[in-house]
Amino acid sequence: MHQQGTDRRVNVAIEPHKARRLYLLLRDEISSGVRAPGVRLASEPALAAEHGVSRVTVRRALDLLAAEGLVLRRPGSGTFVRHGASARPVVADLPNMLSALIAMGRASKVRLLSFDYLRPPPDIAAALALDTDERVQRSVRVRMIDDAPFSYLITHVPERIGTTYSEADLATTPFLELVERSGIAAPERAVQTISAALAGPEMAEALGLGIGAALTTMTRTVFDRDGRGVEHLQAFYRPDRYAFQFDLLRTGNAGARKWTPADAPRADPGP
Amino acid sequence: MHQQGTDRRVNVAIEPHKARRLYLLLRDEISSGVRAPGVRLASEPALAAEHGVSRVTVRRALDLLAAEGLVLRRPGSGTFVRHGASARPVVADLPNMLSALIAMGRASKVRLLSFDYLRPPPDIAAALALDTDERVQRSVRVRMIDDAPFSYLITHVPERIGTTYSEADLATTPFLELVERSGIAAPERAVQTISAALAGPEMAEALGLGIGAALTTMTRTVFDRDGRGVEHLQAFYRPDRYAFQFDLLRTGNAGARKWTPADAPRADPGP
DNA sequence: AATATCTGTATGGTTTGACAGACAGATTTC
DNA sequence: GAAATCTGTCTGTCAAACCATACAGATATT
Repeated sequence: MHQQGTDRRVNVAIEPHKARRLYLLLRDEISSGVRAPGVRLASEPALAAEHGVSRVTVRRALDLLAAEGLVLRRPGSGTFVRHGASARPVVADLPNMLSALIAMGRASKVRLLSFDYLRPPPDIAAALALDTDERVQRSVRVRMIDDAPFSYLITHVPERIGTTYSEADLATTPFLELVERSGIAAPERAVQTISAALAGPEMAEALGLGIGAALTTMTRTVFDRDGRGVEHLQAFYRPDRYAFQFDLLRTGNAGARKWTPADAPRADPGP
Repeated sequence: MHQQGTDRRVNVAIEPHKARRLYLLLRDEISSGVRAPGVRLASEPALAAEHGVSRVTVRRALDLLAAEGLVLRRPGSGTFVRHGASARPVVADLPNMLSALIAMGRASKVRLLSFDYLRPPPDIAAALALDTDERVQRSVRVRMIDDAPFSYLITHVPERIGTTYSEADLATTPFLELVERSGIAAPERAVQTISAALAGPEMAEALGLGIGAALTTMTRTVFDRDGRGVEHLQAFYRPDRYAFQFDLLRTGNAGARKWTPADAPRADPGP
């Protein structure tokens, strides 16, 4: 075995739960539209051979899909992708988050899971550029549309700002509006990062997913005019219900071609 | 049991592999910076009690972390987060993808995994607005930086466009440049969607991850002046090595406040 | 030096997941 | 109607994961 100075062996071979893996794979294919609605899946023995597992395992995966209503099984005939199984997620643009939702006239509700003051973990403290021992207000919320949860939000706000509004205010008024209205800080700059993470127990519970599901994450830090942190937001989205979309236009002539974001985001009409 | 018309029971209780779950949880905490480098983790018995598992299970999780070099175990003393364990990912802005990388002067290589012509899956055909039975060129590539893979790219291009360049061209010249140079199509509009997905077997292998890891996904469809599809790209990124970042500025006066994207994205200096 | 705490290691028993194989019933095809 | 194919259901076997428990060696604290 070759042993290097820094032997970072990353690819640890763990392959648990073949049935679950197959389930997740098929589910992604269905909800992403690779398998069109109405189409018949390969037969159980065929899937078993294709993925190198037993038929029992294939059945377990299909059981899960059927339990979710993504798939319809007809004895003697086959397993079919249900119509309406590949629902495209709601789409949002970056600057005006959630504006599309409101325009659609859909019911968007918020549930507050926790609300307290504490000393922040090191990464939050660093991002907000807090003084040592400065406390923060931490709130955890779940956002729903049509009674279906789609985002899990963790917000950290410096105590001096958090105390200028109440818990009830937060439920009715957007955070930035509260801050600007209070006059204690003037949000000027924000940094947003989009990435991905796995669902932990709490998020899985709150979002109606299984543990280990893939989530889209967005981290936003809002800064003051003086460069002080105003808000740190960690958002976790169900990818099947929410996605970020950007329209780009090719502008400039040859030699100086460039992609520039279009102002008006289009909602995906979907199939 | 309440039974509604559409009984979509999503939350299927599956909780396999507790050791792996704990491993993923701790790994996220470490690489995201919640657990700062040098800090001691809770002891094995403490972790076991906290997460409701046996100490053996905790050890398995820590073994995986130690094997990756994220953590350092000292008998009799404790388990410590290694310095340099929380590496922030390379960052990219939307319009000028990868420009930050090039500016950094880092070595970016591409490996071609497959290249062939076939009939597209329904979702690709729909996205590109292809005629029935029109074939596409499909290529799968892996992009590396400093010999570390960070993105897995699946590209679908209509056959009529794909045949205007060779496999070798693709390795040296950006795709859009090839198309514009050939004059067969004039890319004008593009739609990008960012979401998340789980790593399947091939991606896990190519990106050096375990199956079921979280990936950031980006789907881009480029359109012609006539609204015909030119390119369909599915990109899968390792979240610990690559992330999307946007800088926003608060513009406009009171009454018409708005967030607008800043032109120059800043690279995260990191620790 | 004594004590408490922590990692390292080993044992045995229980539970769960995956497997091959077989058969019944439904459906489609010939 | 016969044959082939598919889902539904049931065995018994085997390996892996998880658990409780115990003890040795290293380290830090008192």
